[in-house]
Amino acid sequence: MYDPTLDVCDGVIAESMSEYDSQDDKPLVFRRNSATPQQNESNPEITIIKQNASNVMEKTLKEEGQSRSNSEDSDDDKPLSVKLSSGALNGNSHHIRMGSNLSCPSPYTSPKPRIIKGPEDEMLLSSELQLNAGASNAESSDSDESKPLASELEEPSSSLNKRPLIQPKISDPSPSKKAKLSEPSAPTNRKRKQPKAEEAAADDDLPISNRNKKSTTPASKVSDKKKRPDVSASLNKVNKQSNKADFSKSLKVPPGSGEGQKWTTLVHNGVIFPPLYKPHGVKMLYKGNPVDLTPEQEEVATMFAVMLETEYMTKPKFRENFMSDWRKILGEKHIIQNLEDCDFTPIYEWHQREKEKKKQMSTDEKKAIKEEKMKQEEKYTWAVVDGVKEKVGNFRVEPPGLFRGRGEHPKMGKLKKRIFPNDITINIGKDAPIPEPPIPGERWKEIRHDNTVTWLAFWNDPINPKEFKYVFLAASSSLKGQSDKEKYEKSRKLKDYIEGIRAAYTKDFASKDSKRRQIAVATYLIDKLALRAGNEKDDDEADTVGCCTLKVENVETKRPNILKFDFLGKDSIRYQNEVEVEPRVFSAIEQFRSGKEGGDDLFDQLDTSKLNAHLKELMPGLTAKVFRTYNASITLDEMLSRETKGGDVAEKVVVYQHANKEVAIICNHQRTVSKSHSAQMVRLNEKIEELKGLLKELQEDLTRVNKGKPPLKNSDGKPKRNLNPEALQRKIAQTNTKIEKMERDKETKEDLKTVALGTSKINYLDPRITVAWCKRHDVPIEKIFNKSLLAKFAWAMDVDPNFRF
DNA sequence: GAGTGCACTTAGTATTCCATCC
DNA sequence: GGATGGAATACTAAGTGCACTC
Repeated sequence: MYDPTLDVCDGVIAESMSEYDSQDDKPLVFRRNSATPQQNESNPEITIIKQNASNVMEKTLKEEGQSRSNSEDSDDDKPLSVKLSSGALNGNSHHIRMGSNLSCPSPYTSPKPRIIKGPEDEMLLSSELQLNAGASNAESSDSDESKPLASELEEPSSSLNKRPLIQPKISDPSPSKKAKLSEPSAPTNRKRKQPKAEEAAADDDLPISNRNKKSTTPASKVSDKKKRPDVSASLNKVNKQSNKADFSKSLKVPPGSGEGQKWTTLVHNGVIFPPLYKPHGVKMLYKGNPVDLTPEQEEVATMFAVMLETEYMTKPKFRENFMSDWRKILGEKHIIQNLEDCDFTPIYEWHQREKEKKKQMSTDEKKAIKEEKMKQEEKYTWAVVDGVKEKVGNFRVEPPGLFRGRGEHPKMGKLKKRIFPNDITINIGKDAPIPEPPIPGERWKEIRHDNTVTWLAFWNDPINPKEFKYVFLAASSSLKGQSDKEKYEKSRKLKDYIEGIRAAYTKDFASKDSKRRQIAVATYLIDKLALRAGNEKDDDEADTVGCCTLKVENVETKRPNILKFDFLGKDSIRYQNEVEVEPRVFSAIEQFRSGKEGGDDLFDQLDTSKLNAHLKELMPGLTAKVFRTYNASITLDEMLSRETKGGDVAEKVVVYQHANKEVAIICNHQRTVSKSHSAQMVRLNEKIEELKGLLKELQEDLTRVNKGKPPLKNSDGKPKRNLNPEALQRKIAQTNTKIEKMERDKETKEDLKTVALGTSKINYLDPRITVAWCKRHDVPIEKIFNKSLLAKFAWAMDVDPNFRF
């Protein structure tokens, strides 16, 4: 396993220290806010060009449910009367008034549920493409190497599945006009992973993890018995024909030709591995004496040593888990028996010196290293999907290290072992050359040719072997773009159902069926507070909750109708919020709490499956998470529309940032306050004071000059240049502008110190809202989206300027 | 209906890049 | 050309939800 002589793994220059850079955990500051406005949409006709290795096909799809005209918008413009408290941005908990203004004719007015016979309740089932089980092993793919890249597979068929649904508010276009591809609900009901089941059947019906030996054999045999053609060379054929424009950002293609099928041809070079460990030989101390460690023992000790300055060191669980795993490597009889007697400082100091050396390298040296690294990695950075070159997202296998779970994770500190090729399953086109494992003598665990999934490779998470780590295409790929677009289309569709849904759950607040009452209240909270669904969690995960898993102790009731939330959500981020709710919601919560202990489930008859099953009866494909996207996007749309008054580009950008911030607050997207925040504020204040001093001086000079006197001397006692009154006035104006800008910057900095704006921009805000707004208001899109977002949202760039969510 | 496997999205933090200032 | 700080990017943990089995 350890080869001290090797500091290059598949050409990557070993940077052993880079794997151990320290990370700090800092406490967070919390705040909440909420707003839930509504808006409507337009209906762009979408031109989709499908391109693969052999052809370019163009088809125009009328997007399902998109033929609604802007004139319909007005019907939806019914604000939910969500009152924000003034403490919103000061780290205070919030007091949000909800519901009381929502009586008729509000979104809570009684629904008129109807059975729909139109296409809304068509639940499309896709028949899965048959994968040739025989072809799924490497033998057959090997023999197929000479085949062209694009192989044709069977087209999927569809069938119907009907449910009673709440009628969407608008009348939908005729079923015949609907394109399956853009029907967001369709895939949700499809039969899943049939090819995989067949493949699994061919593979003994065993879980992947148990199929290791059996499945590894064929692939491994292949790489032994026959020398593969150079994958890179093969890809380069495509590459030569592809220039930058071939990257998917230029496409408007829905990838895959069927519901379950994601691609037809897939070619890639596999993954790149971190360099093998290079021992440094620096000895740590045990009871004050230097200790000899094997490279393997030293590697794990170094992982710990480089974290000495992090907060993990103060966590007993982290230390305990580390020691437990390290002891397995040290062996029972090793001199090191107790972590408290260990002194890792020599290794820590060595690491600091290495970091410093790296920092001190000249720009040219750094550049040369970077270029070399890029050269070595280049072939792993892209894949060819249906003849189109696409960026790969995470082509680097995760290096070994100590697990840095968030919050009070019971597994923090455990050793994340090194991943080797025989841990990795590769997914690749049947006719594509299988990449050679980059570590000599190693074989891939398994080769698959599953075109119903988008991953290129996966391995079992060493911390939780039941789970997987996947290698996917980058966010800019067509596959990701299509899926993103479908997500926003689905949440946009919720707008047509939301009134009925709100009316339905409002009615159920008083239902005699307690399960129904719990579903109603949970849906209300998810809708109004953008709470996450809250799946059940195992004991070996951090103790966090979402809506369905809220505990009694997480929601306090304050009469007459205030709910006080306090819990740890995803990533152990604290959610604190005080909300005024509908009296019936308040009563229901009081009832759910009664007779229970603090640690008991608030919604004891509910879980996410039951909740989502219920939501699907109201709208095809509706799940709890759709509400978050819907509320985020509609808030942005509404705020941009309401608050853009004109002014220059900078002022409009401020309007956008303000709306973005509101969404981030609604979604509780937080970040830690940067270490240098207070120092930066001090500096800003100093600069402002300095400018104010200058301003005062200039004003005095102006008064003197107006009286025909010379200006005051400067701080050195030397005479200043005698400026004319106009020049002085100009300087005064400039200084004033500078001060104003700095004051604004200071305010914004303070305001946003704990709010993460990026998360909502990347995941929740329909980019078409942004693009259309930019077009309507002559704001260059680059002012809002950086390079990555422009690539990720390439599919949204052609949106009609009149688009509304 | 509970439990689980699997595939994917969402999330915060660390690191790197790059512009600006001195 | 070094320091600084904000933006961009990389990394990987932690969620959601569907399909399937029992």
